Amino acid sequence: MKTNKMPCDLSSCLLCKNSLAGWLPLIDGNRQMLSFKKKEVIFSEGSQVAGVYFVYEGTVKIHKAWSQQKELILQFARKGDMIGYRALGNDQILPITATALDEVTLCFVALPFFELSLQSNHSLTYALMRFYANALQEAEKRMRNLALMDVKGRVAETLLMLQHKFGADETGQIVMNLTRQDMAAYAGTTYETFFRTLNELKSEGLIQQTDKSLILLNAGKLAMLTHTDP
Amino acid sequence: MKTNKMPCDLSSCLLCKNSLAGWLPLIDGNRQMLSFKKKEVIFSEGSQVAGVYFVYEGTVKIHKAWSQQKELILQFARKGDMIGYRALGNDQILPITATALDEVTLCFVALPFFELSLQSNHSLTYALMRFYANALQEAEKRMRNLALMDVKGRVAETLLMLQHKFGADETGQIVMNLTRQDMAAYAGTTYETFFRTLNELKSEGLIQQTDKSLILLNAGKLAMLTHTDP
DNA sequence: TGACAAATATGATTTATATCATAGTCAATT
DNA sequence: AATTGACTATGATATAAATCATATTTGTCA
Repeated sequence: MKTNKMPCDLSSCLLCKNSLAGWLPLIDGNRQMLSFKKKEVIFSEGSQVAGVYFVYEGTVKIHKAWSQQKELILQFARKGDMIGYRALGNDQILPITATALDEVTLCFVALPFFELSLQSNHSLTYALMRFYANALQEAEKRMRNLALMDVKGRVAETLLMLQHKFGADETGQIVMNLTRQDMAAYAGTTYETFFRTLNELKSEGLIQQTDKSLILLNAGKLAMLTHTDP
Repeated sequence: MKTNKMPCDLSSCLLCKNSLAGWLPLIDGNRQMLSFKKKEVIFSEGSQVAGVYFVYEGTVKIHKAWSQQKELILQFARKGDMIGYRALGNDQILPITATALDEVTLCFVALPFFELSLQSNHSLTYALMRFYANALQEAEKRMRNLALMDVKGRVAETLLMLQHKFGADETGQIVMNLTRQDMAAYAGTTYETFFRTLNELKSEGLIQQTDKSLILLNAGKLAMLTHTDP
């Protein structure tokens, strides 16, 4: 981890967007830019909460471990996304780990100042409340998927999420640099099964993969797989 | 569904506890007591949000369906619990169904008044934000459990949750009237597997069941099952 | 009080998915 | 240029858990 100066324009994160204009200079004085190298752990499950972070550059995975070597990835965070917010519950212990997937730059805001911001900006508290409400909906949808949907549906859901999150270039390739292992850990399955399912989808003409690239040829049919099992 | 008058004392729910004293008369004027019979649906997935509800009496299950006949139960709600809050996200469509498991009495607050309450009571918004943060932590923990923990661990987790939620009487019996089917749907498994796992736990001396009753003989060992798989 | 539906109980069978094993490929580092 | 380690690829095998099948018991209401 390295501290550096390269401030953002105070306009893209949840904190800045929902604070009063007069509050921005205070934010500016209370933030800190941090850099992390690929594979570096930003914070880890079980440790004390220090504050919240906003991703300025790079990709971060938010994950939860289980009995050595097994993990479920909850979220891939990118520019503009907030992380560390999961710890603002009753106990101040982080329930998740955040790991940099490439070179990552974060804007860090310590908890005391963040709490002060909540007290001083009602609309920030309201926005955060709505933010959590959406996150909860999403989490519970995924809960149901993990419990009841088959792997193929979860893989399809994962691919659609990736395309939505990372976007596609002119040729249709999803612009990302994740390993199959990480995609599998998001879908809640093993690398091998994820791999086989990709092959299956390829043979059905729903996706295309040459080398590292991944192209969704038929997002509609993929979406259908996420609705009801056949 | 039936409307009736039997007001609570305006003190036990999240809304009342976190609103200014002067706001309580307004709450009183904007609430409505509703009764539901066993198995009656209170609100269902896909419909428009009407407002939030506070359970005054009885037990409600909050569940999400999947391809006919399959469901995951997200929560059992009891006296004092709020339900319907999951819909306060960006789209105003309910992502879950709520069904009465016995005779249920609810206090209903329509959305416009609830939003007004949030605007008028900063501490209510803050409390709701924290409430969501906790719910999200819990949901993501269960996500990981559903994805990576084996059935035995999830059954143990379910039993501990039930004891915590419903309490036990002098003889140690958990005071509830749920079907095995509903417990299984909370654990994210089928009735048969849930039943077999109960037998297994019984033969290991961790629980005891005579007829309908369920007694946890060794909560410590049950909790160990929820930590790491053996 | 009897009848019918719902819930419980259990064995047998199937299946989806994880695990194991092994090899090939690529990218980084010495 | 060579070596290492991470990632990808794929077949073979094992297994946890779902599904199917069928009694039995219990509760409900007509």
